This record gives sequence, structure tokens and C-alpha cells, in this order.
Amino acid sequence: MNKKIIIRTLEKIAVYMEIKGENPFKVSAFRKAAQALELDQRSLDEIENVTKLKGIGKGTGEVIADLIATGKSSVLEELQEEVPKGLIPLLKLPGMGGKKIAKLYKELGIDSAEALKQACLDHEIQKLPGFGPKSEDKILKELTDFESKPGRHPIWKTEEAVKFVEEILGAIEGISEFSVAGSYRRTKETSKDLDFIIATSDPKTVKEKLLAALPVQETIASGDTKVSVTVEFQDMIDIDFRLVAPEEFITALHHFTGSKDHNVRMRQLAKSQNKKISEYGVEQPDGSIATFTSEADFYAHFGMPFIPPSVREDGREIDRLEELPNLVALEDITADMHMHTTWSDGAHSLPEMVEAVRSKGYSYMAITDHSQYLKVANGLTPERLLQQNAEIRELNKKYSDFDILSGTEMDILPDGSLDFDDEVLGQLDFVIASIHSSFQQPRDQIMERILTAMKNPLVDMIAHPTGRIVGQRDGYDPDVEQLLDWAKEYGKIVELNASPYRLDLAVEYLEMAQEKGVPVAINTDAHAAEQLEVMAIGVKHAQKAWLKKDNVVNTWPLERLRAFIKK
DNA sequence: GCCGTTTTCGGCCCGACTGTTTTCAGTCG
Repeated sequence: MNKKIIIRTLEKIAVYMEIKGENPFKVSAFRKAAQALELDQRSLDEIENVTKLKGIGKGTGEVIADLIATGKSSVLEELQEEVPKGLIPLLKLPGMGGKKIAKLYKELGIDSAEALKQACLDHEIQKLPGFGPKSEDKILKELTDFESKPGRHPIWKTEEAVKFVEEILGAIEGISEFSVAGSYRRTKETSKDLDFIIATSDPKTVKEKLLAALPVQETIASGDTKVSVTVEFQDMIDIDFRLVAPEEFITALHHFTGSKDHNVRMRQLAKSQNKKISEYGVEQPDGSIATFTSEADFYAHFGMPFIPPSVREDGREIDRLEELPNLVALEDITADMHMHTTWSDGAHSLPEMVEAVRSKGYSYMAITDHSQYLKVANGLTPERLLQQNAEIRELNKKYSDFDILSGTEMDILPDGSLDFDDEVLGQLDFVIASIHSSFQQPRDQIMERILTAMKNPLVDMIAHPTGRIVGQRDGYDPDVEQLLDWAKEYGKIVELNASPYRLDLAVEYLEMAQEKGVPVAINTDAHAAEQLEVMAIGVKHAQKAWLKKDNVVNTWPLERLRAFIKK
């Protein structure tokens, strides 16, 4: 029995129970059991007794035993007989929960999206107690929108929307402080919507000005402290604004940064100290409300170190506080080892890029323009590469406190060969190998290509190892575990490409790399000087995988890197 | 359904907004 199947089954049971109108705590018990299983790193065989896990007891334990023994769950099968299948997707409609769906089924016999739509058109819905004309209109609208609305937005899209909103907020008088919150602040690679916290003592005026300044397509909710709108900025995107008093800003920011699981853990912790956390402050045992001037103070109030937003995810971060000081941070970064200049497809010249990197306070860098195969990117022939190499060596003489590594981002060709021969590669300081073509090849062939690069002792790093674009394409689907095993065997670095388009490797693979002891380089792959800034995003993405400073090669001094790549 | 070094029963994170009511249930994050 596959662990994933058990997790899905428990979640499915929760969904059916929700529609059946079961006790909400019972429903959440099944969700918690699924989560307990998911968060446990061990495989099913390695877990001796599942009921020993916190959150799994007699009832959920029996479901799991049933699944292992028979491959099926009698609990789920019974639920499926009682609850029509067509009701399940209705839970995804905004504003629809188990209770409303159950009522529609019981009172009107509605058992599918089609039946629901017809009932709206026949004006049957508004006759039900608890429903009215507005509910009917809303359901009909949500049913129509359901197909067309985009799901989650990739970070490279939300990034621009965030900047746009920040500009608007910065120009509104009466706002003392504001910040983006939510999954974007936690550097999740995709977000369902955007959240902003606004501190003001005049919420009414600020709200009016804000709504006037935004390209609002639809107002979802508009209360005294909370405004939810759909805004048309490139795509349609939902944005929540919370307006709070200035002294409440930090607790509100923490609350709406989440994650939900992180907040639950924090509230439980507060409760054990006879305190109560809400977005407005921390209620003390004597009833007074404490507020804070920084999130660090907020955590310190509970005797905890500051927990960066990037690691506030499944709640387990609260159990890993002693690891926080070793997490890689932006201040630890000493180098950027993947970037392009006007020699290939970059926007800035070699000296311009060098100056830009130096001004970031790093101590070394690598210039890695594309290789000849990539004609669309003006890839360098061996002649041009060696000419650039000479120029870099000359430029290096200018700096006593800074080193420029002469490198290349060399293509691994579709036929599995490398774009430069060893004689050329041997003259370089840092060699990156990348796949930019023939993504559709079968996995075996892709892996063969990667293996060629791995086996070449002159190759130092594999860049953007899966070729994915966040929210847009999956890449060339390598067997990442195998890739990492090879990297370990052949002493290669794997890249965390910090571009928000890529964030490649993804978090789960970075965790795997660290576990296997494969060093990671966080690189910007900058094609222009301003793109060097994405290092900050890359570092936060690395934090999500709990990468330690020592595992990240571009926190190392140059000598240690040289020793590792044997150059 | 799960949990317990104040508990084997009585809680389970907490508050806002909407649409329906005429004081509140349902949903959401």
C-alpha cells in the first residue's frame, strides 16, 4: 500500500463527511490524521504503529489498517454510497461549504453542478430558508466563473502585482505602515491571492482612496477592516487588504503572513502560557493586550527566536528553532556564479556586470555566457570564449580584493555530447552544464545526457537541473534522485536557480540534496545587472528547504570552492 | 475523531464579512 493513497483516502473521507454534515471536529480529525502521515518522513513500512503518531487514533488507525489489509476503506465506501459524487466539486465554489451543499441536496435533490445551475435558473434556490436572491445570483456567477478563473499565480507574476500595489499604497496619505503578507511574503512559488496589511488611524478614508486607485474588477467583501477585491492587473487577481490601527500592525502582519498551520501552533503555544493571540495583539492572563514593534519582539514575547516568514509553513518549524541560526541567509552570500553579459544574450557588458556584482559586496563571481549551440542566445564559439577568457584575466588584475572566475554555461546537446571539448573547458575556472533543448526526449535519454556531463571531471555544476518554469512548464522530467546521487558520486554542485521564473531545484529536491550531502549554489542567472537582486528570492526559497549555510557553496570563501572543484 | 504532568470528558485557533436574519449561521483565511 502506498502512503500517498492512504493520505488521499483520509482526505477524501473528510470531504465526504463535511458534506454529510458531520461534526466539524471529526472532519478535521481525519484531515489531521492525513497530515500527520504526510509530515512523517518515514515510509509506511518504517512506521511500526501508526496510532503512535500524534493525530492518529483508534478510528483513523482502523481506516489505515483497512487500507493496508484490503486496499480499500469500508468507511469511505459507505460514505460514497450515501453522498452523491456530483456534490464533491461543489465544495470548490467560493462561499459554498458542506452545510449549504447538504441543504441543497436534502431540500431540492441537487446532486451535481448542472442540477445546481438549473435550480438557480428556475429560482428554486431563493425559496430555501437561509438562502435568498443574492445567494442565488452568487452561485450562478461562481458556476460560470469556475472554468475561466485562473488557479494559483506564479511568483514572477505576483511579484509585479505586488510592486504595483505597493506603489499605490505608498502614495496614499494616512497610511503609517504597510506590508505584503500571505504566501507571497513566505516566498511560496505560487499564490492564490495577495494579502496586504495597512496600518492607519483613519481606515475609512484610506479604504476609499485605495479602492479609487486600484483597477477593481469586482468587490468581494468590503467591511470596516477588511477589503477583498478582484483586480485586473495582467490577469485577474484577488487581493485582500486588512486595515488595522498602527499598534496592531505587527500582530496583524504575523497573523496574515501565516501559514495557517504556523498560526495554529503559535496559538496553541500562547494558550499553554494562558495568553491568547489574535491579529490585534496578545491577550495576557490579566486581560491586558500586548502589542509589538517588530515580529522579533512578538516571537521574543513567547521566548522564541525570530522565525523568518519563509519557513513558517507546516508548523514543524516550531520544533526546529535550534536550526535557525545555521540557515542560509542573504548576508552569508559571498558570490554569484551564473550570469550573462553582452557577449551572449545579456543586457550589460562584462565590466558592467563585474562592477554590479562587486557593489553587492560579494568577494567573487563567475561569468558564464552561453555556448555556441545556443544560437538564439548568441552563444560563444570556442574562439570567442577564449577571447573572453583573456579579457577576464586582464580585468581581474584591476582588483586585489575580488576575483572573477572565467566560465561558461555550456549546453548539453540533444545527442548527449557536450558543446565544448576538454581542451577548451580545461582553460576555464568554472564550467556549468545545462540542458536548453529537446525537453521532450524520453527520461532515459535525458538522464544519459546528464550523466555525460556528470562524468566529465571538467564540469563543476549542473544549472537549473529540471528546466521547469514555475506555473508554466514542468521541464524535461529528470529522475532527480538519480541526478543527485550522481552529483554526490562525481562531486558536482547542483544549482538553485534564483530566478523567480525557475526556482529550480524545487524545495523538495533541495531537501533531498542536503540530505544526500550534495552542495547547492544559489545563482541569479542574471541577464542584466538589476537581475542580480533575485538572489534574495533564491535565498528565501533555499530557506524553505532548510538549507544550511554550509551546504551552500556561494557562502564559502573562494579557496574552499576551488578545493571542492579541484581547480 | 483525538487528546490529556491542571483533564478519560470537554474542549478542539480566532475573528471578519455576507446574507440572511431581527440575533446569527456559514464560510473563509
